[in-house]
Amino acid sequence: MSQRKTHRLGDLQLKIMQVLWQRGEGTVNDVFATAGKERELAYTTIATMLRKMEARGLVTHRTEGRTFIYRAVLEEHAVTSNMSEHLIDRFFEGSLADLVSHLLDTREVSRAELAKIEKLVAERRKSK
Amino acid sequence: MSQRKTHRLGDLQLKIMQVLWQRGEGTVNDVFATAGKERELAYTTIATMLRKMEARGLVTHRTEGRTFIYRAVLEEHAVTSNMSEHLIDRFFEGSLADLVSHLLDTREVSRAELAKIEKLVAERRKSK
DNA sequence: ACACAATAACTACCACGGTAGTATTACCAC
DNA sequence: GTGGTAATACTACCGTGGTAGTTATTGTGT
Repeated sequence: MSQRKTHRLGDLQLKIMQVLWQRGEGTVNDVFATAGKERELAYTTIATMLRKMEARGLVTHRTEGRTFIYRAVLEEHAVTSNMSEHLIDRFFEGSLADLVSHLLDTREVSRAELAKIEKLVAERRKSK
Repeated sequence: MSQRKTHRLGDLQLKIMQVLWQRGEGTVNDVFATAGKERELAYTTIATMLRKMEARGLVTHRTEGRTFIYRAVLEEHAVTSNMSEHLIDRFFEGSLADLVSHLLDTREVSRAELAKIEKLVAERRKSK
């Protein structure tokens, strides 16, 4: 009962997770090349973050030679769900419709996207 | 250019904001009665948090006698939007449709809610 | 006038995300 | 085998959310 904090992912941590999800696994260097460069972070920042994340159970590593190869422990899908649920619960009392309503009101939503959503919902209704 | 961090609201902070949004304004006691009791927090915890939040520009207060009456600075709607946008950007590359798709797949969504969403989207399409 | 209750201020911790410098280790090439 | 290089480990610091105790102030009722 301790992974109820799956959603506590900071921006950098998430960025790192996303790199790992995308490539399956990766060295500090790999992550740094993708997530670090654009933000102009130091190599050691990524390394430290990965170590901290491992301590928190977010990632693991195996060793190849003396190089650590990290891998995400959580599935992307699980984290995404958790964070989405968290938002929905905190702001919309659990109502997906309320969330959608809010976003339709405040966002620019293209016609194409509207159509896409409509289709998704229609399909969902059918298969129910 | 400093309120780009509107979304950095912790759970307690948000809870406090919600109390203030709901009642317009309130004393520490008011907030404590609503947000503190259920979580079994100390009165001073709420007071401290409110002071910190004022320092960060999230709330202000006026004085009545020797009692502080706090009021939210940010509008609920603005915070909700910010946090929603943040989520959408971080996980769905800005696509509302992708968010909806994910939630339809992973959540229990009642038939009534599906209908509601469909209606919302349809209306939106018309008014465009 | 005084004690009590309410209120706010001050101080103090802890956890943790984020950031990075410095130290150590070990391999590789010459 | 020695020097450079790449890797990890260690240490440190800041901000801030969260939590609360202790102290100071002041108003109120007797």
